[in-house]
Amino acid sequence: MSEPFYITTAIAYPNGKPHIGHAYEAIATDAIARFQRLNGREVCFVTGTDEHGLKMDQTARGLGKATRDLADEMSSYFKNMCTTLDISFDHFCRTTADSHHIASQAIWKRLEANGDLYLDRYEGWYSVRDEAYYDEGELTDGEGGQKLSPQGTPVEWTVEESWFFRLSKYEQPLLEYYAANPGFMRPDSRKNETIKFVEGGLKDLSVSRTSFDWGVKVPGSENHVMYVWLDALTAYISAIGFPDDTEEWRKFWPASVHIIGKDIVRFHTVYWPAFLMSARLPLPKMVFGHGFLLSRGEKMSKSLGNVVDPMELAQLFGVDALRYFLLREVSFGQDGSYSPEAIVTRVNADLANSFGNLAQRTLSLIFKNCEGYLPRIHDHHGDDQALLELVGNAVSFHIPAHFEELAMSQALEAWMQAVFACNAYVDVQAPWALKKTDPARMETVLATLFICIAQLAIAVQPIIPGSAIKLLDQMGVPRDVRNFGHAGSHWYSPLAEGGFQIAQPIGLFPRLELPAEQGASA
RNA sequence: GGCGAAGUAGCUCAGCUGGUUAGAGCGGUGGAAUCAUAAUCCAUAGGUCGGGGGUUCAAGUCCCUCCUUCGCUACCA
Repeated sequence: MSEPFYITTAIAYPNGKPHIGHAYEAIATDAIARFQRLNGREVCFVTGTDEHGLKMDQTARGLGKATRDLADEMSSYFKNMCTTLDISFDHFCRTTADSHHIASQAIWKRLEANGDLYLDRYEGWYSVRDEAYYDEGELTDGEGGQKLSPQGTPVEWTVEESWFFRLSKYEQPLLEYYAANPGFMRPDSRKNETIKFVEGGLKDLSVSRTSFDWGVKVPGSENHVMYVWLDALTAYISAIGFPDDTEEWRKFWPASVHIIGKDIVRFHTVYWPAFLMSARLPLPKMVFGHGFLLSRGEKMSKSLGNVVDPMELAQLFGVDALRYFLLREVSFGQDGSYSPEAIVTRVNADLANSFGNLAQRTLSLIFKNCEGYLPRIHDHHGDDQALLELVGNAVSFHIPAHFEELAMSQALEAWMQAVFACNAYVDVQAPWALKKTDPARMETVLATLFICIAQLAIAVQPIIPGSAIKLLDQMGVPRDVRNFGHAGSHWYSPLAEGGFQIAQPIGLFPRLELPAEQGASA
């Protein structure tokens, strides 16, 4: 019986085209989803776009477009990015979908039925230009006694009618939930921040707006639209059928993990659980806040001009190279640094030189010396056993254990250790020399390597699915053993005895070169 | 200001609940090999583990303090 596994990325706000951070999150989440599938779990993977809110409306207006058209266009960029990057989502949700509006209104009614919504006035110093409220203390005095926001824009005392959510009521329940579920928030640093924040006291939350209408209408108050976060978070349940009692809903909620950026941890660890408690729905099992990608150690920003287009990187270096780099180089949960040099160095060292070359040299030897037929295993040498054991342990024990902990970089480190062991084995055994001195021994060595390489390819599928599958195809490894449960089973002999023959091997991990012109124009 | 994270070899980083000569990858250096994507393998490079103090038989690993960087939060009436 496989336990269902429901994983989501954050639902991206498509106010601009996707940047490397969106790609990173999607890739990391995809790797986890793929791992769980290969580990025998029934997986549901949801990603999508959160398209409501004032900013979308304003952006559209600025471009002279209908908001809906802009949302369609921007959302498509995100979906295309996922397709390009081999993101294996099951649902790409859009908050503008009718079904999502229905779900949002349904959860609203649940909050209301629970007595957690009330109509009040939201008042404060409001900057029309910033579209934001400020505290008295944040303001400065401008000319003629005009109050100014921290951004230097004029503010006015504004009163707006708003629905409020009794967040304060959930202060204790949340703290109790955190205490009872230590694994709910990860990494720990984010957990501490959240707990401190809640302990500091929660104020009721304004959950509707009347100043614009690009959103989900509040049931019974048609001049209000729902607060974007209430609407956006609901996407995690509307995507799998809520409020209908669908099979998917029953199977997959509560989510196993929400993968999000560290900047939106609070929305997922405070507001979202509170909404769910109020709605009498189970809470997600884990919220993981990953770090940011820095460009050469610096924050990416439009003004610095160092914003990276993930599609360009994928085009330049290859999808799998990009995926491998991000998951190997960045410790999941921490910030990471990116640069073209780092990608080239890492990918060449690990994928091209170590693993790619290992596969290529082994398959070439089999192709040339065995006419492409898989060599027989004659007798087991101690060295063979040792290598098989080492690789076997990595593939069926260490690597999955790290994946399970969402420690992709460590999973890959363990993977590389096994790759190194294979290369060392090749050099010691020197099958090219055995060809004349002891052909039977050569066959055993090549067979041993073939088995190990196949297992390594199986284990790395979550990270670099495209090339791993191509390699496994070249090697004729049966589909039903391409997972963590069966990688170590005895599939080799049947494959060899079945007369499988490899073709001239094709290199799958080309060496990368640094693009010649980098940042030439200022 | 409060809370928290980080500061380890040239570079990027591992080092769990304290315990033999502080680890890996990349780079550098010296060998070996030539099957393979000029890829691989072996050996090596002598870092006061940010500074100082303390606890302990023993601290990178605990406590205090200071410095630097970063995050969250508060305040600047």
